[in-house]
Amino acid sequence: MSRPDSLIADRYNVKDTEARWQKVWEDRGCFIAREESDRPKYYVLEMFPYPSGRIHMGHVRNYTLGDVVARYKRARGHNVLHPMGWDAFGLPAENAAIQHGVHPAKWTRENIAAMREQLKSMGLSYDWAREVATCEPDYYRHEQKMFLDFLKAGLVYRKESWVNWDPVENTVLANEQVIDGRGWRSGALVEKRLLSQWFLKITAFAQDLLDSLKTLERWPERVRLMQENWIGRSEGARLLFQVEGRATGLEIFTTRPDTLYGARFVAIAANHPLAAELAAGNPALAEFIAECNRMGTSEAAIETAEKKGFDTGLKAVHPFDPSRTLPIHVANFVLMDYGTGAIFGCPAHDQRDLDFANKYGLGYTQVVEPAADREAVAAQIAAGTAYTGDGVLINSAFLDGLAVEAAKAAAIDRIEAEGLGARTVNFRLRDWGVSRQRYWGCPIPIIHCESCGAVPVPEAELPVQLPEDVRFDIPGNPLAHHPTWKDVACPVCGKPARRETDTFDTFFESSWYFARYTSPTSTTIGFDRAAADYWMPVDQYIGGIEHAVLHLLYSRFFTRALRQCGYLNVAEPFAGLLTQGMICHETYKDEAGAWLFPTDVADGPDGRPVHAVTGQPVTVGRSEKMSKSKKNVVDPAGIIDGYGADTARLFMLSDSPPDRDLDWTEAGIDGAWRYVNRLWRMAATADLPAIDAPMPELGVEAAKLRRLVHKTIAVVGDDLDRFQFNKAVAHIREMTNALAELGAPAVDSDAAWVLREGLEAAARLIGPMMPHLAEEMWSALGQDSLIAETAWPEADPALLVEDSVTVAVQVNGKLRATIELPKNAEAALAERTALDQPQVIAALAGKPPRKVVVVPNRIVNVVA
RNA sequence: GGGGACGUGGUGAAAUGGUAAACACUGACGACUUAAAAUCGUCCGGCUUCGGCCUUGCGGGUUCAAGUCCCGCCGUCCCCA
Repeated sequence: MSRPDSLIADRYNVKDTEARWQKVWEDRGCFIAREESDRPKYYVLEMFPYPSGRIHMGHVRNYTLGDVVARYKRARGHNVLHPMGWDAFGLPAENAAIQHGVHPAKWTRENIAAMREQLKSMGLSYDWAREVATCEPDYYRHEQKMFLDFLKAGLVYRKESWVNWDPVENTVLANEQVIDGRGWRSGALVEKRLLSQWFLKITAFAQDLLDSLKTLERWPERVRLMQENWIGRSEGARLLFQVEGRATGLEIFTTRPDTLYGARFVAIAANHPLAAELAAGNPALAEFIAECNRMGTSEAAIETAEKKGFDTGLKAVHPFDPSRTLPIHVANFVLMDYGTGAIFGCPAHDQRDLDFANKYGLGYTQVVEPAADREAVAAQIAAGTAYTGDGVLINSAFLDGLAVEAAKAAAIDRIEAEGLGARTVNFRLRDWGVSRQRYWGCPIPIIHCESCGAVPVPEAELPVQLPEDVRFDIPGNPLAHHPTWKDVACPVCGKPARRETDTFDTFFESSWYFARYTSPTSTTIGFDRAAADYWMPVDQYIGGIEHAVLHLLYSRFFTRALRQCGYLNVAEPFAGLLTQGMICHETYKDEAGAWLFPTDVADGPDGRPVHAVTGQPVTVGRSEKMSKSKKNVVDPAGIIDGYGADTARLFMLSDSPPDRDLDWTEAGIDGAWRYVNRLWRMAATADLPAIDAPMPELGVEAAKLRRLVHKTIAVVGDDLDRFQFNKAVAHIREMTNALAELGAPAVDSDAAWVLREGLEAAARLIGPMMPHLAEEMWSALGQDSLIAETAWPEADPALLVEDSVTVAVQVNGKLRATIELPKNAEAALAERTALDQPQVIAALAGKPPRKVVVVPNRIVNVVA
């Protein structure tokens, strides 16, 4: 049986509608950004994706958030820049080449094309004319120039360095890419190797990067805190210990110079030059050092490993008391990169030192004593727990009686006075090693010459292009075994020389792409200076919390380095930052314990989940971040195909605040879909007065509803200003629920007039969130303009103030009644009305109130 | 081990120190339908003698008033180790 036409027309044709409006926006160039404008600029940016080939739910959330901001700011009269591009270098392209024989360039470009189409189906308001792909020479040539300029400015150096080597990926990993001693992607146990590496001097800006965090008021507090911890500023001293029987002393770094008299040993890193020297004549020590090198270099790996040491037999002389000597150990918990690679151990007041001293029988001396619980603290140390709290110095000669902070100052004063060392600020932050032994990255523009050393590629010869004819069937870096590419003449002496075959860390590209968007076709310095000055900084940056430290810190550094080299005029690239939460989903396993996709799971006959095909029982695990490995993923393409982009966008925005994790549920997407249809039906089927019909005399109900419409306009604006999208959705739903209760009023009634005003407001308010539906509603309401080009609605201030308010009446803080009072009623009237309430009289039981607190327009609290 | 965030119905969540649970999801019941879907309507924190009483992880405190502020626990998550 065929359905009547009215029922068919009852459904929103999402596919046709969304495609149609996308074409209208594109044809009209609604989202093209221009520099010349008398409106205030607003640069909104989402973290650009790696072109894996398909978008995932995290992208959908990220780009929906950005698009709401972009469309909202446009409607609010800003000149908006909202670009998109591709973080196109990286390992997956090479892995694809190795596994499937497809060239990384081809693989990447095809993925970009596929993902671009998927993003376009979301109806995002990007200026696609500004699209960039970092793997293209017209992009990466500029960062080669930047690198050479940084080199000239002294911000780049090359050094032999111990690195984390991932034996599976055949590459160097940054410390932060090593998690629990394993490569972040491969999961392979990381080894240490010594390699020549290029470094960017991020530490030159350490203090400024730290201090300027205070100015980033629109960043989440926790991201600032994480960066602060990462930079890790500590104040202390460097001082020289003499070593018995040797001419050269040993320089150590300490943050606790006050505890010098508690020193029981000196420990040096396995990579310390002294250790290497001693190991030459000591096979057992050499073996110990080799063992240390098998550990990762990360601090976490070192901390979790058992504390081990090797007594060198050498003795250090105590700098304040030459009659005392301290054994020098090589220890696996001392880092060569931190401070000087040597420490003194004060077991009583440092847990690591105490563990070490107890293990090797080195003893301890307590030198800090708290004001209270003296015996307890002494006993605690004896039992193996160091005391790190405040107190007064004991057993410490000239420091005795001083508090810890005063003692630190006094100790450093004496160290400086005696020429033993100096006050030092130390940072945990280390310079950024940018060399990667990889093909699919930006070539480092350097030529190695036997006579001239590392020589910059002359600027006229930039870009150094990646050769396309490379082989991936040999392990290691394809650039290194390319037959001819690396053979060049030295630019200085002309003799045969060799190109640098390492490429940049891919964080290099993402450290300046935001500037490239301001003028993506500029052929000069990577961007047009005037355009960058106009658009920068990014007003609102949106992305995942996982980039809280690395990408964001590198970008902050890079921008400073660019400024120092005269490229642009800002220090901070991102004035505002919003970090979105993860998308989570339930996990499913079959009886054998194998992960199942949500699409593999169906409801069984008894309502329990079963495998959709085999009917086997399925166990449902807790909701976790969507990941391919656990198969708890939902493909956005299928959702957009079935429900449309607006439904997916609405689901992303409603229910949870943007920075919180979001649970993807079928029920949730169905609920969003129902609301999309409901809104559409309301606009498409309403019988309304003409657009320009004058407002009739409004009855009480219609006037009340009209006030709600205007209040909603005001509050949704506030919600969006604060990125409280879930509340904006709730407030719009409240309004449309009230409009729906009108049913189908007569076309010439006051209710129908308010309904038109309300539906027009609804279309405009949902514009940033559900742009296709908004246009469709707007058009169904008889408008021939575009929501995308329509200003944000204005609430009539006169309608925002109520003439009467509901005031709560409490007795001893418990609610007893509510009363209606004129707005701003006098306290005396409020008090009198409250005391007249029967429930209040009953609660007082005849006794006079002791006190009455009146908060105007809010509450009356009667204290009995 | 250090630092931080969070803890509210069956679920996601609201609540400038001032009426806790807005807005949804799930569920139940009803209307329409031959039936189902869709849609619409009603109910949905707990207890209740139907007057009310209790309820924001636990225990204290500040306040006329605490989910919100302070202190101490417990738990979860994140970062650093």
